[in-house]
Amino acid sequence: MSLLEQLNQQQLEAVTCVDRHLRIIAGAGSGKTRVVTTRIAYLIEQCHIYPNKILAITFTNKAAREMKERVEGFLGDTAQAVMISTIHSFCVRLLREDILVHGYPRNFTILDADDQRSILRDAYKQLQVDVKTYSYHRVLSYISNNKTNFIDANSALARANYEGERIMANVYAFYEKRLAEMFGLDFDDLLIFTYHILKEHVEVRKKWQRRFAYLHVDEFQDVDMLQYQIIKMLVKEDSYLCVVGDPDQTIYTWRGAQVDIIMNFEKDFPHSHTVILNENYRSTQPILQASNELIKNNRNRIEKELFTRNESDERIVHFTAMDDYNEPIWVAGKILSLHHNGVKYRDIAVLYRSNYLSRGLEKALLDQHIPYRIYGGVRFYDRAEIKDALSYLRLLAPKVEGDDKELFKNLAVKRIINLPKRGIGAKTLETLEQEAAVKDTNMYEILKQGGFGKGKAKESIAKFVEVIEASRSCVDTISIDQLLSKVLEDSGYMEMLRNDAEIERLENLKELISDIANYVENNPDGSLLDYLQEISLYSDKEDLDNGEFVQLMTIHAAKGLEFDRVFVYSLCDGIFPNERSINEGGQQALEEERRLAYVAFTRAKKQLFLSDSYGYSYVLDKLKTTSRFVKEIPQDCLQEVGAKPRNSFASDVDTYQGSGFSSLGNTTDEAIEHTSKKKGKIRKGDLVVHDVFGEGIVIKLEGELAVIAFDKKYGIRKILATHASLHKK
DNA sequence: GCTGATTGTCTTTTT
DNA sequence: GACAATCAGC
Repeated sequence: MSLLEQLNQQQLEAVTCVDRHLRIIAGAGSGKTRVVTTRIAYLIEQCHIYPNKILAITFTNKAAREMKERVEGFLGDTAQAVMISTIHSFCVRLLREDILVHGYPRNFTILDADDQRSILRDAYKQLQVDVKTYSYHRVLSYISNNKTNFIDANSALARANYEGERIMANVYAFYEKRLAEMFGLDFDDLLIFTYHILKEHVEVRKKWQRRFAYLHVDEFQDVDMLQYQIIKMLVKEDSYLCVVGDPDQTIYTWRGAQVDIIMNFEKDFPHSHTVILNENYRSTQPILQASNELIKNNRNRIEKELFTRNESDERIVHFTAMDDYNEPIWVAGKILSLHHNGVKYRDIAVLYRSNYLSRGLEKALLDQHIPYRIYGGVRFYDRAEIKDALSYLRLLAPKVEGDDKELFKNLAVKRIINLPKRGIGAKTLETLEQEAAVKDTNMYEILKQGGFGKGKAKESIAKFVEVIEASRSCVDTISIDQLLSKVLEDSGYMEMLRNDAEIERLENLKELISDIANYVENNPDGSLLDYLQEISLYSDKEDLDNGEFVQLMTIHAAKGLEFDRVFVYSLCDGIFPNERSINEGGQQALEEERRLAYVAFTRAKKQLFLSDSYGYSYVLDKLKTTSRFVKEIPQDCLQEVGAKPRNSFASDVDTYQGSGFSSLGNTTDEAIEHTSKKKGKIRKGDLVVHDVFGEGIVIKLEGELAVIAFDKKYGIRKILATHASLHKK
């Protein structure tokens, strides 16, 4: 019984508890993936459960893949039949099979963030909404919040309290109408549709219930109500649900995650059993102690203390750089010296709170020739050239029964009709869209009928249609990768990139094409449609992480992963904990930020490095100080290295307003003229030199005053942009 | 009517 | 540093 040999008492209990619903509270690094994968193997090998009767829901595609690999390690090919996927992928699978009962065709389109914005753009135009007041981000989250709480556009409008809300409700209505017309589903819809189908169609629900005898849900602390309802409907009287989670690692409440669900599990599943795993096998004593002490500062929390037997006298290293230029340089230097001492790049990860922070890091790593790979950020399938290419493919997709109008093609047409430039601008596009609406068909159909557009546009449209149609006639005769090559070549898209020497984009397209070739090989029966459906859930290519790269990612993306050496970067108050988040969510948000820090720290197995920097932050619009999360770590776990501020009034400086200079100097046009002619007008972001204060950076312009961040001694000052003592560098 | 250059605004976290 | 709005020029 080698399967169970390596397990401790609690793990064994969790693996072998197969006759009841089960809740596993698994602290960070307590071997929860091992427990779940072993349990699946145990069910199949010892309890003779058919592999296809087992379902495991994970949080990310990455986690799903990893779990699958580990189950394969136990079972070999048998593992193929176990269904391991994210909840979204699972829903897509269900919908492909059963969405017909909901009146939608099986080839429904899944919309990504870009598509959503494209629809909002239309809505704003028609409803005359101002983007500046209603950012896409804000309205999309408004829509998402309503949708996941089952508030439709009408109800949202009815309950709107002020003008702004009414406007957003109207955009919401437009958005929903547009989606329905094109049989498009956004990420929320995947869950919502699944929920409705399972709830309202008993025969479908029964069918899916019968499929699974054992269900597992990982990262259960981050499940939201909608997901929970779906999961509950999949459990029948004689099947068993096993959930695994850690309330201290709840980091998705902003997306609707509810910790109550895992806390109150036994209310919904009265005869369930609970196992607590609190021995940490991952981190060393100092890392774990620091994490324990940190998370204790959360008031809203169930007491739980992890312990480890991994003794180590290696402390957590904390470095404070003088400014954000030197911080990544320190990180890069540290990585280099680790590498010289035999540490593999792939065993090092740099984690940060927000995607934009990777920029500074990237530069420093490039300078040091350290290979790295960023997860998240601008992901592979989010890249413009990839989406352009896929839009071409979408136009080639054959018609499917149940979707005569193929309005989803409008999105593709809008994206690529003028890529490469064909002299087709906004005006032409607008008339085209109107005509398509009048004729009740998609925009490409109008183009295909011929004769659309005037002058130059008319010709290039005809040529465009010709290219598309030529490729379309090959859909059944050549493979998908060949098809894409052909259409990109014929359309002039490739040529456009070559002319602009867009090496990287060309590389990416090559990669996409070889990826598709791979898909074709693995799915000989897969049609173009199948392929397009398949990839819409993937945001990133996930096959390269075995390479020799330092791994860069947000902490959210690092959830569930572990690394030998972990850097947590830019631990500055305001950046992490994130200021916006706290402003919006108060104490609760702060506690979520702290849980996020807890997740970050507990990713480290052997060594943990924390860094931050002083100096001015554009994002925060103030001088930075070390994050409170660093201060919450006991001193004896920490080893401080690097700069201390030269004086202690740094925090006073950021409120410094007056300069005494504002009334000096003249404000005539001549003076401005003088500056602008000789050295160019002073602009935001410029590096300047002041006769007295030395070097500084222009933070912003307030009329004729320039707000400039000088060295710490002088802090932030407002100085007349045209003042004689000020020079652009 | 289309294109390209310039300015301004805003950057939390994800399937 | 990405993206949208704006404007001048073709």
